[in-house]
Formats: sequence, structure tokens, C-alpha cells
Amino acid sequence: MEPETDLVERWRSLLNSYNEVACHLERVLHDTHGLTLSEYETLDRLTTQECEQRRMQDLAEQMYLSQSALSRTVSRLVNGGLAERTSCQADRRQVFVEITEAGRQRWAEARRTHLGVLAEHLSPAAS
Amino acid sequence: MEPETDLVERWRSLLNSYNEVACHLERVLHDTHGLTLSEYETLDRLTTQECEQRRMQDLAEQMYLSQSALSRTVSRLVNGGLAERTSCQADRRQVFVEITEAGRQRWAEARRTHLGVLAEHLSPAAS
DNA sequence: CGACGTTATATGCGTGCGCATCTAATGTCC
DNA sequence: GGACATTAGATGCGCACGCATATAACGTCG
Repeated sequence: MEPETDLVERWRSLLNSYNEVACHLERVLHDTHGLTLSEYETLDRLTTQECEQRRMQDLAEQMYLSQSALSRTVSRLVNGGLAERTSCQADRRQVFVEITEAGRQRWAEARRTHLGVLAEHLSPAAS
Repeated sequence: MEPETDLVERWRSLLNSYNEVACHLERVLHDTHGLTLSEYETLDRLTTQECEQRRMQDLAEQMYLSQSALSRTVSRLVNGGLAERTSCQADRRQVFVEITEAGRQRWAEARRTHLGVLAEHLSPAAS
């Protein structure tokens, strides 16, 4: 049984680490690539998978976002030409999401920035 | 020099841990105590310190919030009767923030809940 | 086939956030 | 003292979020 103070201590530390990185990431990604952190993460999920099409549902499972937030994030990507929605023929409730060429490119550019920020602000694996 | 993949891996893990805990915390604190996570954290800062009065500036340094967000968080606490603002006589630009009795009480109640959520959702100190 | 529950996604709504800016008080230099 | 920079905090604004709900397609059972 872990003492309560340790628990709070660890949470506090997590909170600080997270915010340190997230704030910088959010700002830098936005300023230099016009991307939200969520948008970047979504693109990331869409590239690293080999299969061409992902269902919203699958994306949602892999991400921390609420269903509605994910829906809107994808909408933003679509509006920006970075992704496309395709409706599923077998079950027309479902929606496939596919990254576009522009999306791949944007992601590749942003990835550099992303790594840079991590290297600078993600504290060395002390924990 | 840490490999890039490890860096991303660690960040991804941090992101997931944070969101797992933060989402639950936010929801539970709100539903059972009417508090935002930021509000709880602010109260926490205000109680654990011995000195009666804290300057906004000092609070800001200890927290992850932007200056404007902190200002509004304190406003909400004040509106809810959980804290009070006092202007500093020596330098009338500065503002002191003080927790009220109601604030102490609310914090004490919420602390239980807070610990419970941590115990349940903060993954054991694997990292 | 038709009523009803269920599932997948989109959308209305209110809220907290960060950025930029405003206001007001202090410090500085002549 | 008066002009100007600086500092502490508050506020206008736009945005992404979560919750609740709407919409539409599917499944089921009579």
C-alpha cells in the first residue's frame, strides 16, 4: 500500500511534466505548422498504421480524446485537406478516415518539430 | 543520446497516463464537489502553505496555468466564496489571495475524492 | 414487414484555456 | 516633478474540449 503523499507526489510530477511538454508542443506545432496537438496525434495514428483506412472507432480507441472531440478534429483535418472521410459500404454508419498526400507531407514536416520539442522539454527518463 | 523512438514512446506514455487520470479527476471533482481540476489545485496551493496570503505571482510560479487562466480560476473561487482577494498596500498592483473557511472545508472534502481517483487511475509507479 | 432497441458519428451548448491587449500602479531618468 | 518604460493583474477574443443529444443506419423479435 503506497502512502498517500507518494501518490500525490507522483501525480504532481506527472502533471508538471505533462504541462511543460504539452504547452510547448501545442504552441510550436500551431505556430510553425498550423496544427493542434490532437491534430498532429491523429495524423500520427493515420500514418504509422499500414492499413489504408481507419474507422473513427479505431482511432478513438487509440486516443485520449472524447468521441465528439475526435470527430471535430477529423473535420478540421478534412477541411485543411489533410485527411478524407469515406463512408463504409458494408455498414453505412461507420466512417473511414484516410490521410491524404498533403497530410503525409505536413506530418513529416511537423514530426521534426515534434521531436525537437520532446528532446528539449521532456525531462530525461528520471522517472 | 536517446533514440528518437524512445523519446516518442515516453511522451506517448506520459500523454496516456496524464489523460487517464486527468479526465477522471476533472469529471469526478466537478460532479461531486463542483470544482475544476485547476480550482482544486489552486485551493491545494493555498492550504498547504503556512503563510496566510499569497500573491498571484507566487501562485502562478507554482502552477502550470497561464497568467490569465489563473486570474480567472481565482475569480471563480472568489465568486464561489472559497477564496478572497486582498489588494497589497505596499504595492497596489499586486493582489493577495487568501483561502476562506469554506474553501478549506471544500478542499478537505475534495481531497478524499482526489486521493481515491489517484489510487484508482494513476498506474502504479512502473515508471 | 414494422416497432423498438442499439450502434456510429455529428452537432448544440456551455466552459476553461492561451494569446494579445488593456488598465493601473510603480520605477527610472532627465 | 513629468515623460516613458516596466510590472501585476484583468479582460476581449477565438478555440478545442466534454457532455448531452440528435441523426441515421443497423439488428432483433413479434
